[in-house]
Amino acid sequence: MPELPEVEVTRRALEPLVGRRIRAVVVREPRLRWPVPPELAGFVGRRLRAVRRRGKYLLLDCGGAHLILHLGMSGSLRLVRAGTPAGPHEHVDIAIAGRLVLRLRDPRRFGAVLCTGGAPEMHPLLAHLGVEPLAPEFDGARLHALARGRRISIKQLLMDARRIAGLGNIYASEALFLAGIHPARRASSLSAACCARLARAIRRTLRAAIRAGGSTLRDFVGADGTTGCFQLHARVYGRAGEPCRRCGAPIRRFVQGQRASYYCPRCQR
DNA sequence: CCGACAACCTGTGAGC
DNA sequence: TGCTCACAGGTTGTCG
Repeated sequence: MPELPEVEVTRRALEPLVGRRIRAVVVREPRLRWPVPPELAGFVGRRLRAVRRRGKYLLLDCGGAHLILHLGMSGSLRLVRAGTPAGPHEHVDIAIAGRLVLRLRDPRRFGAVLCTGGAPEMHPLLAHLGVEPLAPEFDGARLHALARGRRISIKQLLMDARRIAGLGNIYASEALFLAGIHPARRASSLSAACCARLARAIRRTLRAAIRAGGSTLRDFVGADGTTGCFQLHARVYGRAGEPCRRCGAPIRRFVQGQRASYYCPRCQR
């Protein structure tokens, strides 16, 4: 379920580990989106300096060298106590001083665990990521500039990580509803005022989702993993046929760029 | 530049 | 109950 807010909530949950050393790395299944590199073993003994996020990537700064984590479609991280037996699809453990284990579970194995000795933003997967939607420089003007001259639909622009990093299918849909913009609208057709409204809607949607997930942070350590974290009161996503929460018209679903899109035909133009 | 499509995987829920 | 099918929150790469 991970889009930017879920990754950010996870990042915050890992912050208390900063300052501790990595005691061991266990890879039970290296076949993720890309093979888990054997160089991971070289992180044993390193101290965790910071936990950052770039788009949907988690960056564990180990003093120069970085671990790069991506949760893909179905990945999640949990902190468990050392000695906890691994369940199905729990592919990678990063054992931390203090009898804790950072455990990656990823049934579909679309996630990734990678590492780099250089600057993580230079890593090929991160080098071409676009603007952070929660960074101060992301505003209506920036969005308007990104959309100028683009013939693609606004929803596909929002989900293009090379332009805006971290927006996925759910939050793109929800933000477009909040801004009253039809997902199939040509990006270049949005006025500056429209872009300002949309940029605000994006930030508001992401912040609300982070807040909702953040309230369950306490459950992160030692939870059974099935706690309904990250619950979102979806206004359109996954609600085809159900009444719009604002006007009552039935929510519609259509396929756009291979992904399901949901919108209210009356509220979104 | 753009859209369409396939690929990587497994789990789940709907319908029969 | 058990089977089959459609579909799922991400990303990369190819083709026309």
